[in-house]
Amino acid sequence: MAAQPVTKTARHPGRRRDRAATRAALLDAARRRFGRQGYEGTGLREIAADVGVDPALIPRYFGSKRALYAEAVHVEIPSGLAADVNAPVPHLADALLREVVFGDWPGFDGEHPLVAMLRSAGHSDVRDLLRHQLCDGYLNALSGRLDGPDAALRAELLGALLIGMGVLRSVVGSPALSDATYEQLRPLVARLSAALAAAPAVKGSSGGGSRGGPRRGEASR
Amino acid sequence: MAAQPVTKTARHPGRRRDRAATRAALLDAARRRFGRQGYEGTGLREIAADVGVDPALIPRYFGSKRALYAEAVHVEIPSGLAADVNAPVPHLADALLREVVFGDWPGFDGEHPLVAMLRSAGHSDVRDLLRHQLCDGYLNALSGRLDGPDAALRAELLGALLIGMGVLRSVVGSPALSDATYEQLRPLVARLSAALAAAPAVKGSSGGGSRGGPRRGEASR
DNA sequence: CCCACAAGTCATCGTTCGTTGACTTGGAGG
DNA sequence: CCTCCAAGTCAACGAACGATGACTTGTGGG
Repeated sequence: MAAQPVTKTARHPGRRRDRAATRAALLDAARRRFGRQGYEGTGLREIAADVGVDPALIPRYFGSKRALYAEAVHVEIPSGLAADVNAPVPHLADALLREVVFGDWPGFDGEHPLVAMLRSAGHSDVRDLLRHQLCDGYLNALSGRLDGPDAALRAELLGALLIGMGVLRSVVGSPALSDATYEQLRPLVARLSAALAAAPAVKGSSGGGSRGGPRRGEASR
Repeated sequence: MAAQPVTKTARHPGRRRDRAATRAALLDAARRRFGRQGYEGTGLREIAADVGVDPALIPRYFGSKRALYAEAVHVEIPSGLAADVNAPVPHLADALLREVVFGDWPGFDGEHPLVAMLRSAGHSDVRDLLRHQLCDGYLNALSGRLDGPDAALRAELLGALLIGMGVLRSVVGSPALSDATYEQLRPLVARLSAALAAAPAVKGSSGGGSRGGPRRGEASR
């Protein structure tokens, strides 16, 4: 990032008169505000005040508040997931734990954008966006590595665990999970993902555990 | 039905001129609206229109919108939990699954009030209420039945799973979990809760005395 | 040096919000 | 039947909202 092509004099510290930089700063402030307060709870005047510009710039640069929100919450999931396609499920779960729960998302105050989006889940388009990003970004990649008739269901259960952990940590602030470190949580999540990776007990699924088999699960109920 | 002590003539179907009944109807409509749209996304005129009365009744009967919200989301957790104190953890997890995920909460459109409250989690007092109800109502009862140094953490992990399931089902609407039945989910949750109920495996990694260690996760930048 | 154009500001519009006070109406008691 | 009080309605308020158009100001190119 060759910082700025300063043409003449860089007198002002951050922003001189740069449309792109102002737009990016507005987008960043919008991410934070929308994530923390939800869509309806955030005013354009707040976002503009965070950046230090006039609120009228927002409808100008983004079209409308709703378009700003759509652009703010749209984040491509980096998905180190897609990289290691052949990784076993517990390794994937570990990667997801690191990324979804413990990854610091710079524009979102350290919480995962999907968790932040939950606060604005009153609108149906937010629901659609959430479902799309979650299912296509994470769950599909996960369920493809499971087998059995309810692979999708077990993948979503793992997703529910991770989403719930994010919610408890950054929304609710439950004591134990909020203070837990990654090293503390890793073996527990590994145990849970192993329990989910095992093929379903019933359903007449033949040949127990095609891939690696049940890892150390005492799956007996 | 027809349990109303009709004093003279029961001409109007539902409500004649009954302050208590109108108040209760407003509270119920408020629960539904706040749960579905969040606090900021709900207007008093909407709630009043659902009941069919004038919006001015709400500040009159409840004091303010905020007080109405506080009264609407305050629900005592029935907690068949506290009843069977000696039930083993998997049985408890099953009861929680039935109650939290599949219980139909009449005033909240079938989703758990804690999940509904997530949509208004922008305010710190909602966060406090959530944490209080969740921790004191569910997690404490759960962690008391686990042992080991991280009993609270494992209890919160189970809570995270259930909360995440509720979120995925009623907020996100992920396909597999939304269509799943209780009978489908029960064995899976049983497996997970069994994995959590087991005593923590002795992690030989941190042999040193300093608990936890100041290890900070590698902050990918 | 200066000037045109874009970046940013200002005043303001129409709407909707929560809330308030004055008014109207229904229904039970005398 | 009349009266009175509470339940409910109506109109309106000030504030905040998103959005718009006209204006001001800074800056790079000539």
